[in-house]
Amino acid sequence: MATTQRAAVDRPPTIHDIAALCGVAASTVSRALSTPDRVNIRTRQRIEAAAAQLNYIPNSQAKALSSGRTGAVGVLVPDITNPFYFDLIRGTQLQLKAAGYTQLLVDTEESDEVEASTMEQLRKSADGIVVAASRLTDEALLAAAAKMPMVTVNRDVHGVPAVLIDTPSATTQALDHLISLGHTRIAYMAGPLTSQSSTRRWTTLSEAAEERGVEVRLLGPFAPKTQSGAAAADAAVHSRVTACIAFNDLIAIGMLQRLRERGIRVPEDMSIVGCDDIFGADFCNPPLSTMASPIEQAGRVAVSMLLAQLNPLAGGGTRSRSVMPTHLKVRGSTGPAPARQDSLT
Amino acid sequence: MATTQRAAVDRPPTIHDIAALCGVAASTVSRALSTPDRVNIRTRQRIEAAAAQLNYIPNSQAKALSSGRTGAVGVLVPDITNPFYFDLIRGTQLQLKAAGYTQLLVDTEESDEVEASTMEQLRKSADGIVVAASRLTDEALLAAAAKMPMVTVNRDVHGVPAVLIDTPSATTQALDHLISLGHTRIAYMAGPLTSQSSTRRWTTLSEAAEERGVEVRLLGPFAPKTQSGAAAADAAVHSRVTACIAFNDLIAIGMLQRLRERGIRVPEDMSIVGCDDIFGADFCNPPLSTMASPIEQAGRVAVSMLLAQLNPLAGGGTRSRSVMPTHLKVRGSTGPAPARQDSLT
DNA sequence: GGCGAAATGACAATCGGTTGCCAATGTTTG
DNA sequence: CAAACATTGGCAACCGATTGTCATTTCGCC
Repeated sequence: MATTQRAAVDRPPTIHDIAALCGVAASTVSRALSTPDRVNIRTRQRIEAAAAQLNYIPNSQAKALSSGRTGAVGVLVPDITNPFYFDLIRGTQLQLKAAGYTQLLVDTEESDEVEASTMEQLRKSADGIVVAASRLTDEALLAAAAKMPMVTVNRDVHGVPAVLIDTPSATTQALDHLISLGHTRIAYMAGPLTSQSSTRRWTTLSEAAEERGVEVRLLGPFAPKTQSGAAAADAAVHSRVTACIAFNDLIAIGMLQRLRERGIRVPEDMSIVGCDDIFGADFCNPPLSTMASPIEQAGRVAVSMLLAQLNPLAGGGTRSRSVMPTHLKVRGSTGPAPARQDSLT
Repeated sequence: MATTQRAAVDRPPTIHDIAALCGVAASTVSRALSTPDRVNIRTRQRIEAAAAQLNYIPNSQAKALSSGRTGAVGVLVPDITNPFYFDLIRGTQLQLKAAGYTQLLVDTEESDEVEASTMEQLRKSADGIVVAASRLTDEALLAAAAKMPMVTVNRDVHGVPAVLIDTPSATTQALDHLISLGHTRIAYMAGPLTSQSSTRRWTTLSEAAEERGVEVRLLGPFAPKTQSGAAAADAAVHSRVTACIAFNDLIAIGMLQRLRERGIRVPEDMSIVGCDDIFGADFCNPPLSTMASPIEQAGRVAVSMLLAQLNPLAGGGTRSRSVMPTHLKVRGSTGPAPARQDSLT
């Protein structure tokens, strides 16, 4: 069996090996494999058989170089260790694999410079990119989108296709939830200033608060890490609010830890609402009330939108904006407001 | 400013553009950029200036095709959503970026087939691979390692360079910890059968238990997910042990949740020890006693070993095996054994 | 001043495919 | 039966870099 091998040493087989084996030109092999219709079916079958026999695997570099298409899609996230992105990444990976694409995952380290240089780098090694929670300015993003197909996640820039997670509406749900529990002094623990999600959420929240006649303070900004939760918790305590809506679960979980250290009970003394329903939100102490979304699905949708851009075949107009629903998930970190002990300062 | 641009349309600049701009041959440009010593310093500076002016970025595909080196390294993990791999991935990414390499991250979905086909795929698009917790057989791994530079993480196959995490020694620490708390009936909640880590850990554990004259039962196997924790918890309760050492934190955390549901107190009624000290281990309820290791460092070391293999320049002999230390981190999920209520069945 | 060695730059082949173009073949139709 | 057409296969250029070879230049040295 094994000795049936041609003299083809150990080097991976190329289309030339197949061509030699079948007695046709290399270009015919190429066509047989990529444009099957343009080749006699018998020849094609011979070629396919030979390819299978040699265990042929096309060289993606060469393919990319000559055709211009790389068959790869870049996925940029600000921080791989942020659990929020796990499901997103998994979603993109699954959808890409299903379409025969390769995923190039890059952690941009929450840096706009790394993000920009990565995009430049990817310009020739990927057919398109999915950019989650970009730290770039609108202008920079728009310029980058002009150079290569792009879909953003959680970032709304006119002219750039995007998958948006509808946290604003869930934020309102969270606010109503807290109000119904008797809270009137509430804080929003903001995320990074460069995060559009955080800004949008705050806008929605302050408007909704005004309509409802309750006070919502803006505290922060805080880095989206559990470590920042300590500062956030202290700020919340200091500003004497009875409930907090955090930019994300990492901050919220960090707050839970800090409040526990300080002997402040959750939810008896302070209610906390997170956002994203990340891994850990269900088993922290107490379990975190949070705003949940179909993140993995967001990843899939982002990829679908990108691929539609890349292969604008049959389908009608390309959707340029997709909004994922979000809903409040009530767990143990929210409860009735404590009895009023002091007046507003 | 912007109009100073040459007629070079919008297409990314190539070495030919630089060559034309400088009035030299393309090959000279190539040499100037990759073998600076072999080119007149004045010419070189002119070329570098031109490259900077044109904002030249080498085409990695073309580079790979002609030189055979891709400048990329594949990193294969069984499950991206397993927090254990976060720090590992971050470690590899940092070290690779520092060395000017690109990371190709692939989730092999805990499947040996996906793993094998990914390796084949990567054979031409990466210079080497780091394989974490491989699901392949020793033979398959060895064969794959013969075809391309490889470093494994948490998998010891003779002839394949590896970074090993010394959980066995920490397992013994965990056992002593539990014994000192009065536990005599202990269970090991095993991971996947194909996981060598799990097997090694069990071997160490059962030997140590024998030496110490305590009983340690093998329960499982359980999938390394929190969802499996429920089954694991029930199995533990059924077998009437007072303490469990879980294959990893995911299972351990799942057990905590299930035990809480069933009204079994941790650590009063049952002690739980996890492994890996993943994100979440410090804020679950109760905080998990677990075995911690410098995972990010493991990632860096793996990459260093791989790069040493790729560029066997100055350095002496290539290290082929590196063991990362592990220690027990005692938190709230372990405590004194409950008073004996029944005899061994 | 002239010789040889070292330094340098240009040319061309090469990596492994894709693709435009043309020729050869086969088929249908007038 | 021939002409027009459709189908198929092969040649060769090309993608953007690397690299071996060789001619030329430069420089040092006797």
